[in-house]
Amino acid sequence: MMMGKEDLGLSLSLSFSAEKRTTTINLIPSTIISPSPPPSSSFNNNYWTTHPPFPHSTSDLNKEACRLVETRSFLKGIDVNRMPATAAEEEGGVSSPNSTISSLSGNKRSEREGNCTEENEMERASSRGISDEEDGETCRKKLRLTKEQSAVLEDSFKDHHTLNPKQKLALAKRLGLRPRQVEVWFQNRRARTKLKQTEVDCEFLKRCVENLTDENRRLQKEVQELRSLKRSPQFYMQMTPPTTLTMCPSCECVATGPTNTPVNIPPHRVGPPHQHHQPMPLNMWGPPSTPISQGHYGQMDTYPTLARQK
DNA sequence: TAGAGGAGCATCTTTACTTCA
DNA sequence: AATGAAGTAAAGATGCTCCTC
Repeated sequence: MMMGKEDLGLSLSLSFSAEKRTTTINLIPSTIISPSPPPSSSFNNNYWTTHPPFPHSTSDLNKEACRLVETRSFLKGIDVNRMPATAAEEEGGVSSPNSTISSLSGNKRSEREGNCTEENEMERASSRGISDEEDGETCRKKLRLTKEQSAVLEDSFKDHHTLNPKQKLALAKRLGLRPRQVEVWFQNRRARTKLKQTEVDCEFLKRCVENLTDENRRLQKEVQELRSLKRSPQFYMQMTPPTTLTMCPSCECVATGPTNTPVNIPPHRVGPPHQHHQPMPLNMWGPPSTPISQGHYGQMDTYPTLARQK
């Protein structure tokens, strides 16, 4: 299943305002990049519907899988996402029915997770999974979330990238999952988002490098031309001024032509003429022919594009 | 005020599962 | 139909920071 960058709709900034701490991984200056979702003018409540953070391709990919899982579960008479009451009761004190041995013994965090809290109660109440027979020490069954569960989690993720304990509990209860599963899902989801962001950032920086390389090449060429013209004074007189706008890095006056005559000199700069430095191009990020802002960044919020190339 | 411990998160890794050639 | 490679996602392990006591 092909999934190009154009299909992506990844959110660029991760601002977890609901948390005590704020995590921002937006590496791009806000003046260049407009984070997704777009500004209010184009953003409405349906934005995520029309620009799903994770295009349905992944869901489609898993559609058949979900169907198969559900079919198998039905055939087995057991929903893989539901733990029989007895099994759930037996699970108390164990962090996860799927845990490996190492996670069960002597682990401080496991102890922490095992604390008798409201959450733990919820875990016991909503735990699902497998029978003791299946839940052997050598077998860590991985239970795929159903399409519906994933959709709800995605919806929730659109609202907030982190969950407070209450939200986690509510979501777990609603989905019939353990709070730990919800927590893990959000962790993984954040990781995927960040990975996607990194990919896009990388792409963006590559473009910058390309633009700067081109610009450098162009300027070198211009310098060469100017040097050769300088060597032939007759030519020099007939020379048409270069089209490049230049700016004195010292006083930031815009200059045109080979004489670096400043134009648009601000009033406060009127005074004795000063020596202008080497001019520099105004556009450091290359020509506008390479749109990298909204068009590029506003469309990525999906799983990594590691999908198999068909 | 220093330090221990808990909580939450990021990150990396492992592993079960799926798809496809 | 069987199989192995590759991809995906759930879950485990670990380290870090912040906060509270």
